[in-house]
Amino acid sequence: MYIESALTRHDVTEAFPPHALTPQGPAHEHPAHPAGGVSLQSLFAKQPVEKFEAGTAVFWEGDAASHVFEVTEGVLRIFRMMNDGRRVITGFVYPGDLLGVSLERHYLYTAEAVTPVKLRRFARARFQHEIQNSPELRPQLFARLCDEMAAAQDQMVLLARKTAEERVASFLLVIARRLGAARETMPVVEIPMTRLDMADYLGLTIETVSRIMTRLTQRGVIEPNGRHAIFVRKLRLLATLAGECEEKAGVLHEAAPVRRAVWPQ
Amino acid sequence: MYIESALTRHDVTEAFPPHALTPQGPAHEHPAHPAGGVSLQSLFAKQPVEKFEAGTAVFWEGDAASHVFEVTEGVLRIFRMMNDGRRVITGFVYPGDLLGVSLERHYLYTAEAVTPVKLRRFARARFQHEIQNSPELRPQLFARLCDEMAAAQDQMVLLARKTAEERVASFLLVIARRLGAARETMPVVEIPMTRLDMADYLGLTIETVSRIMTRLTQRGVIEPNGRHAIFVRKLRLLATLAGECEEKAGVLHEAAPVRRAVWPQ
DNA sequence: CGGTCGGTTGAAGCGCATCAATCCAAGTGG
DNA sequence: CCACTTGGATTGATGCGCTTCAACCGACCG
Repeated sequence: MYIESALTRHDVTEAFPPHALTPQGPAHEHPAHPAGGVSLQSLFAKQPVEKFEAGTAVFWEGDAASHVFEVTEGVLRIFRMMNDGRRVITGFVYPGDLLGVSLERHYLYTAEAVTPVKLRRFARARFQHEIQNSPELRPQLFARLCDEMAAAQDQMVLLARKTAEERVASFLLVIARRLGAARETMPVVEIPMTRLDMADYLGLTIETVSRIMTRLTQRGVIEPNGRHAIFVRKLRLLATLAGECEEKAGVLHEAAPVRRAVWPQ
Repeated sequence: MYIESALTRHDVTEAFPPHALTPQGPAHEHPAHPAGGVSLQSLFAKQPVEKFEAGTAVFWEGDAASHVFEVTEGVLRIFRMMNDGRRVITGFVYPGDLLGVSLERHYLYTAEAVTPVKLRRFARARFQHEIQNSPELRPQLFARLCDEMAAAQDQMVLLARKTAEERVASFLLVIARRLGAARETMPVVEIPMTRLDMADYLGLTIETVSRIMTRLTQRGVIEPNGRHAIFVRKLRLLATLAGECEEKAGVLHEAAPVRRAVWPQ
């Protein structure tokens, strides 16, 4: 159990045409730096693009942490394993996100392509150099770290105290918001990862995830559209089921905060 | 339920004489900056010290995030609440730690004194200013954030996949290491927080925490020394019970990594 | 066609939560 | 000094939510 096998390339490319997982529009957008200056994106722009097939690892937990990556297309899972094979996915990485930023000598987690992935890399030393010499890039990197920290705290709340239904609802809500489906009244939410991925991310089993998904379907909250996409039919109800705090429990677009890299410059 | 009442001052001060919760020796030491330069500690050193009694809040989730703090004495709990009162403690803050560093306008969590606490504060704008003008301080702050991120991931693993016993064992192990009890063959581990705090940190109930503690006692792994301290009798076994990965499963002093603020400078 | 893989569904079991009683240490007031 | 209170912690009995085990389905593939 807990053996994750690769999706076949065919399977994935069919389910996720390139446009779905490429940064575009206001969805999951990292702040373009004001005043047309340098951005983290533009820093990586000159590096050659590398491709990874679905199911392959970009690096492994314990590898020497030699590079920093920027994802330009596709989705990855970040996970750690316990001795006996228990797996915990600590996050998913989307286009525009950075990967491998840390102080340790070795990567603390494995990064594996969920879908076909395209990314660019920097040698760590060079990335350091670029960052430390750019008063424009530093606050951007800092902002990314803070966002990641906030997400980690949300996840801790989810794992520590939420029920299975609340966990699944929270997850669906987050990816609905991330994919920027806000503009549509009946948002289609792409779910690139497998049920096992969801389970290992939510601290549940595949069976429980599956049961909750069918229950949400039966209640008309969501409507499946193939294995890897759903329509969200009752967004407000979904938010309620997610057990969110009031201030967050608005509709989709309210949840996309205006993230500004205000400091330290 | 989940109502946290304050410890009386007497209760706490008796259980935790000042020396126990003040930074000293190699325990839980943040890196003094090399070459005798400026450190985050020294930055705060000129600020006046403020005292908070056990059980009082330094700030609340949702407050305008106006200040950044450095703890000089005592322990705090950092937590978030769900609508219905479920509480999740996302971390404990020890002397030498920073508090309230984030990009949001409002604090994302409440910070409450577990024991009597002494701390210094900076207005956020001024802290920003100091950081952005100091190529010595920036990497130190960055290092703190990375450490915090790593700790958050450990916690996610704990909450997502560990059993109750593994959670409690992990917790005891971490605070044993933090308090730097390595030098003693029979380390005394101070546990300033209540069982409820432990439960809300570990995603369990007080009853379960209590049961596990007595079970560990019966097996001779630990030996209680009052309510807020234990002797660790079988450290290796405790590490095994914690379900750690091999590379971490050494003795105490192996677990205190040499943290160097290597980048970005 | 059988084989594989991801997913769904059902039945049974278990680990932790819940509910409740009791204990203990310390504080309080007569 | 002693009854009484209070809050944290422990311990036991019971219940439930999720896991575990197992069967089965449908899509895809060699």
